[in-house]
Amino acid sequence: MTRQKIEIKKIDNITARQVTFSKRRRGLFKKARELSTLCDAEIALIVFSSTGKLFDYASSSVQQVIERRGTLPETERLDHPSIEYDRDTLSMLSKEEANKVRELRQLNGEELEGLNTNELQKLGEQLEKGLRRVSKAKDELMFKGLDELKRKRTQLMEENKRLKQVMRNVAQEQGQSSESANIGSIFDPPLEDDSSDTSLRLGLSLFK
Amino acid sequence: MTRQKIEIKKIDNITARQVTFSKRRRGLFKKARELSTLCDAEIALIVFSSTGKLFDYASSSVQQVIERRGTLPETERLDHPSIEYDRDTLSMLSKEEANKVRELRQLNGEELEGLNTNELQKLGEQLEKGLRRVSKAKDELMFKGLDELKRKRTQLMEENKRLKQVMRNVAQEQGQSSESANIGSIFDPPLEDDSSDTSLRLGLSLFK
DNA sequence: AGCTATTGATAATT
DNA sequence: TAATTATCAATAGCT
Repeated sequence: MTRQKIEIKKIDNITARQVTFSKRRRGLFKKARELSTLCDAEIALIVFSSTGKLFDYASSSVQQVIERRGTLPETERLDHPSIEYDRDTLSMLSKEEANKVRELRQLNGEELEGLNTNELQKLGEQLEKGLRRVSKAKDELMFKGLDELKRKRTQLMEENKRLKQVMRNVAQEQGQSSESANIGSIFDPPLEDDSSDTSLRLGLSLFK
Repeated sequence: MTRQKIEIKKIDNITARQVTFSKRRRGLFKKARELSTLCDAEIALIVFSSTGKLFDYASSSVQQVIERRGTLPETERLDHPSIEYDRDTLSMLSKEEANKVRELRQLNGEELEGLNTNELQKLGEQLEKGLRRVSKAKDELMFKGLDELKRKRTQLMEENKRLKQVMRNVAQEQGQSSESANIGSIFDPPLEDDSSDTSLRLGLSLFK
């Protein structure tokens, strides 16, 4: 489609494939958004990359579109969508946020007079609120990940300690063996302490 | 997108809207097919026209894609905001962000007429950009913290390994001592493996 | 990641 | 509707 026309077949080179995936995925999602906006269509788009990563978009919500599709018996839909609750606050938030940004963009030109000052202010407030919520939700996700790592580290430190204790026992019990020098060298470089977490915590607090 | 550039907002004229819907729908589905073929992606696309008519496409089957999505933990179902690059400093970012929010607030009432549409749109764009930058800066901070933790964990695991090796040597060397049972019990509960990081990485990648 | 030369998509028109 | 075509948008190949 550009510098040179390409054939529509699987791209062999992995790097090239990933690059193309990124570019075209963005393009596809943009087109979906545009179609939804321009023509008042309800759209859901689900994409799994070849590496298994999920990307999705929906003009309303993916779940809603799926359900709507499921309610069409007259057509060829013979499958039943698994109904689940989408209490994914974060996705709602970012979607809400995206909507606000879109609204803001559309303030261009002739649409200005259509909005009174009140609506405009509300828009600003909503955006601000959305921003805070997205930040918060993101933090929570991050912290979940951090907690996982921390737990694992604690686990390791405990096992480490146990190992060392046992070794001390062994060393003591058997007196000076050929291994004792080795053991000493292991105890020498004490593990750096926990203080590094502080900077992380401080950094995060910037965003509240 | 041609003879004349159009604004992305709902097309009022019904006929024009339907024509555009047909054209763009075809284009969208084509893009979806191409992405799937070129990049080996699994895709489902569901579109309801404003008149309620259903159009769908899936590289495999809609149901299959929906189910695959359903098997993911909700944290992996978030929308992926496309984040652009920017290497501003953190302090500058939050300051800039704050300014944008303040500006937005000031759009209230009497200040409206002072802003032309161009300025208004620019404001929206800036806010959006600021949002992305804050997100990115925050991520970088988070990752720095994560890297620190990971490094520490690696350190621990290595020391742990060394300890175990030494203990095996000792145990082997001295044969069955009274401690050997103890040592065995330590080896028994193997440390949980690294797989948990996967979910962490996935979760974080959502914001990148 | 950015940059352009090209191809591709499509708005207006017939 | 369907086809045409003048423009705008997307993106393949490079760096």
